Amino acid sequence: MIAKYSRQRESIKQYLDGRNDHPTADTIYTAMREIYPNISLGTIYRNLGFLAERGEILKLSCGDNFDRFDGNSKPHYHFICNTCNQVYDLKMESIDHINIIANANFKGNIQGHTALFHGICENCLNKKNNL
Amino acid sequence: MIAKYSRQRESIKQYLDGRNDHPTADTIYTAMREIYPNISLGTIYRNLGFLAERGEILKLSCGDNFDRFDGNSKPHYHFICNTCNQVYDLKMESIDHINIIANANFKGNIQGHTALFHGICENCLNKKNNL
DNA sequence: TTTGATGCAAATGTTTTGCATGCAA
DNA sequence: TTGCATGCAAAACATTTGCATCAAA
Repeated sequence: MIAKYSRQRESIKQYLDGRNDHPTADTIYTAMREIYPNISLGTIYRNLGFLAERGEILKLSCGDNFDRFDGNSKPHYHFICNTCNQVYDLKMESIDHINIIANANFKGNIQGHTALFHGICENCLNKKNNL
Repeated sequence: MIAKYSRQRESIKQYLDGRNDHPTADTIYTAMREIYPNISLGTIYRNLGFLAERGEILKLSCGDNFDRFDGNSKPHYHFICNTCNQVYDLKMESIDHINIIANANFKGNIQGHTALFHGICENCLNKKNNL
């Protein structure tokens, strides 16, 4: 199946590339409706799935009940704030050595990992201190 | 709100304590129906939520579209097989130092993390090699 | 008795899918 | 023209919730 150009898909890609929060499908849908008033959720989901499958975007499971999407497809780590539930990218050194630690007592073959950090974000820390 | 005893809840707890796979709510429901033919999914979910809230069991998000539950409530790591999607417990040294690495360039406060390893499990490796 | 727990069914919220039509190549 | 992509609506799915009834304390 050869991909065919579509303005909608292009806009979704650009929208994700232009931000570093991690919007849900519904947020993306709302944003896209301002450009294409008749765009459907089906189109949103189809394109997000398509882009994620091609590795152009990342699909994140953050333990919420919904997926989030990340325009930065390079492997990296995420942080979710316990207070506001906002998801942030983390800039950090590689921790790939944890694969070796995990494999030490394991009889299968560990190829990779995902990790999600949690705590309190800068914004929420500040709010707390200014009370 | 003071908890009141219920046979159903007790059975769910025991069922989870007796296994180290990580069943979904639906799997637990099916198993419980053999003991209580009229038990409802609502009761399953209510009790799983209750037990997870009390910290007696763990609720896992493995990137599937459904939750899994773990009778082992002590913090530990999981592995999901790329091939059969089975989830295993990992016995491994602490990797809590990754919180410090993650916090190095982060202005918020990192309190913890979850990590999920993936690759090929022993069973699937063996199947592959015996072809 | 009081109040939390249950079974049942309906509702919710997210994501997927079928189908006729539209549009890229 | 061909066939992938779209919009629309319905369906699928896991999970939650309202309510009358049941049972623990």
